[in-house]
Amino acid sequence: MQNPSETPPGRWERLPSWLLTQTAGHAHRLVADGFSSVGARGYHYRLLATLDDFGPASQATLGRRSGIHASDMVATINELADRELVERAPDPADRRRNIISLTDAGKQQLRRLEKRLAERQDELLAPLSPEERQRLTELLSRLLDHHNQRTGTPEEPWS
Amino acid sequence: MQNPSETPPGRWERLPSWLLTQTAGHAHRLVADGFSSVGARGYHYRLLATLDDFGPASQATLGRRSGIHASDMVATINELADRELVERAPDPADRRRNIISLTDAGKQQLRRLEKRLAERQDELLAPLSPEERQRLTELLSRLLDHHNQRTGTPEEPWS
DNA sequence: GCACGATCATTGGTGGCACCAACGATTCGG
DNA sequence: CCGAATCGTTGGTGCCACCAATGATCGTGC
Repeated sequence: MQNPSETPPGRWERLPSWLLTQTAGHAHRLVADGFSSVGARGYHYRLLATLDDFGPASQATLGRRSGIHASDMVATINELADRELVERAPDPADRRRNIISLTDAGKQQLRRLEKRLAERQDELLAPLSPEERQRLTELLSRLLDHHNQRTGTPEEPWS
Repeated sequence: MQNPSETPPGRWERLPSWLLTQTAGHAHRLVADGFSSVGARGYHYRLLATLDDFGPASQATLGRRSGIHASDMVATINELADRELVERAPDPADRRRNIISLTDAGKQQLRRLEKRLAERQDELLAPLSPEERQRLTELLSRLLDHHNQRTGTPEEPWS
């Protein structure tokens, strides 16, 4: 947010939504810096982690599992495939699909990202005691679950 | 985040940074929807509120007070001035400056935005008890203060 | 009194994330 | 077998937060 050398508390400064978006901004900056130190960004991590968790899959499936939109998935895979962290192969059983899989270099990269990520969690929560960290994550989880339920994220209700 | 009908907890799903950015996403969506229902967005509210709090000022000053970057300030003021919510007049005492001031229509709009904003805070915190809301905002404030201190926001240290 | 450095408004970019609409190709279901 | 659904892809949108550069104007130090 730049350099507000003249910041007596704007009237919005203590609103929950502001506190949330601002701390999230710091969190995002911390994590993104960690990722970018190895030439990656959030989508890359999410895709690599999803592949590692569930194994090779089509782009559409990966999109559903990782929460990355199909149209963003294309670019993400392109970027990872260019660096050979991921492999894109046609599915012989369904010619509409590509099967994406993790390469060894991709697994290595994932481990690097995981390490950076963990470090940054600690930086993020630095001013809080272990009990406070616990309470914060619990409260945030409750909020998130509530709003995820309300807003889509149907978790296969109709299947 | 679209419609992840196939979302068994990604390994990152309980990380503090994830909880934070996701809940912030919901918070932002809620507030932005409220704002857009009267044709505004976050920058508009912040600018109007800053003008209301401190009175007319130059664009540079407004930028410092509201945390909006100078280059974004131009567009924001253009948009508000087009709708006559704000007035841009040359400063006779310094021809580099424009003096921006709130019109009556602008004040009205601000009141509308404030109302929407308050409603959305409540929606955002719906699943939490009053005490829990209190604890959450306290924890977030601590986090935010810590990181604001670390990252710029010098609050006029050298003057 | 004047040159130099700072400040101001403005333009035109960048990046990350999350979306949407539309398309051709392919597959599936009735 | 035909229409509906799915898949990958392209090329947009919006919001927020930045950066660099430019021409005008101001203020200060000498």
